[in-house]
Amino acid sequence: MGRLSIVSWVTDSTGIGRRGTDKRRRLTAAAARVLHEQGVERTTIADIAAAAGVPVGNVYYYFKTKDELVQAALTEQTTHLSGLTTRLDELPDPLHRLKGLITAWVDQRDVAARFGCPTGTLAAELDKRADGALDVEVAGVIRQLLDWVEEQFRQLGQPDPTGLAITLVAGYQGMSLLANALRDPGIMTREGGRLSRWLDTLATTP
Amino acid sequence: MGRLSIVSWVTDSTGIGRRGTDKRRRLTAAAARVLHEQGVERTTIADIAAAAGVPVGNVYYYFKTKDELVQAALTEQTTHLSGLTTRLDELPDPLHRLKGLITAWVDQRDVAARFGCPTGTLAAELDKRADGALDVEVAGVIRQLLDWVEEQFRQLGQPDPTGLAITLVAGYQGMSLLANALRDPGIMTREGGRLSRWLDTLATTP
DNA sequence: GTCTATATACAGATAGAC
DNA sequence: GTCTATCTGTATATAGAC
Repeated sequence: MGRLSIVSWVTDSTGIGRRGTDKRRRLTAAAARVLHEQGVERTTIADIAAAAGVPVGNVYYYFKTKDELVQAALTEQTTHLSGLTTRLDELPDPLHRLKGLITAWVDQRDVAARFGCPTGTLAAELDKRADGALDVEVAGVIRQLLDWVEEQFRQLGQPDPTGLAITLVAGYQGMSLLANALRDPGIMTREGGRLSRWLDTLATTP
Repeated sequence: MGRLSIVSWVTDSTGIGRRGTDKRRRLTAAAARVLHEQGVERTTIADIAAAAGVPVGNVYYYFKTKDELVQAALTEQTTHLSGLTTRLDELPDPLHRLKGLITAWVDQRDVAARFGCPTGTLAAELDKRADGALDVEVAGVIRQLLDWVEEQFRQLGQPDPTGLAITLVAGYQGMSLLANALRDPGIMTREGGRLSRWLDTLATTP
């Protein structure tokens, strides 16, 4: 992505160093939350502006298009995920780290039952668009999760870490979708427990 | 659902017996396909009309609102699922029936990789709407699948058929979502194989 | 940097001629 | 039953005053 000048990248691209960064942050946080709750198509700029406490007409100063707000929400998800895995990385062994991930998922059961997985629902919606404008970005967030999980399985000495990572993440996406569709947080709890026991059988069967 | 008169139900409610039923059927089939491919929000009445080869202005004669077209697509999914399970029910034992279901899922891998599971993506999208107008209906389709799967596990003499059904269907939804987000049909094949082997371990561990 | 007014566009739905 | 014209609403985005 065109790095003609390091200076221009540092000062412009991320918005760091600009005045009014506070509103930009509030808009980003609001976008992440509202887009998760209402979906991309049903969310208007006005919705996000209201949630951020920013006047409607002022939004376009920070984000030129609606897609830039969606992009910002995706970046927010990456940041959030990085924070989680960084904390988990402090745990001594890979098995505990993976179980910690599952615990984090189950802790969000009420949100998942109401709105689904933030990344999963966003991916499903964006993949319906004719212009695959943000497809790479959503896939990137999912890959970020898959890569981290895969690394844990690798450290556990498992033969097929890639496949196991997909199984675990698919299990999460599936239980989130069912919990959401049936409005039942208990599905998250029960399936989370099942995934955790599945990890145990893997670890004790070398 | 109000059965004040059996006669009125037979003649009105389903549209059977009306003239012009051919166009109605074409519109229903087109709605199911286009809504799956583009999602509800991005699909216009004109899109469905064009796909059905029906003049745009004529649609409202058959469906008073857009939601009625979505409803029709959901009914189409129920019908399709009933057809599948009816065929599977002819297989001798429950284990083969469940494996047949998985085979049917994997056979659809290319569609799943491009557009996701028809029911799952529709459920995720409808659950974002403020008015939960069609929530019960989508949940109904998923429950129809869960109930059939649960019955197979019950016939296998499994201790927790409800939980196992949720695990299997969640596995399907999860692998469909990942296959879609990463545009990789191979995920359907590999995860389908894993689910099939999982069924084997259940059956041989009484 | 902030905000109002508005241009532009398109979708859902209806009225009514045929 | 079929189709055209149109009403109505709403959303993105921009121009430009402050």
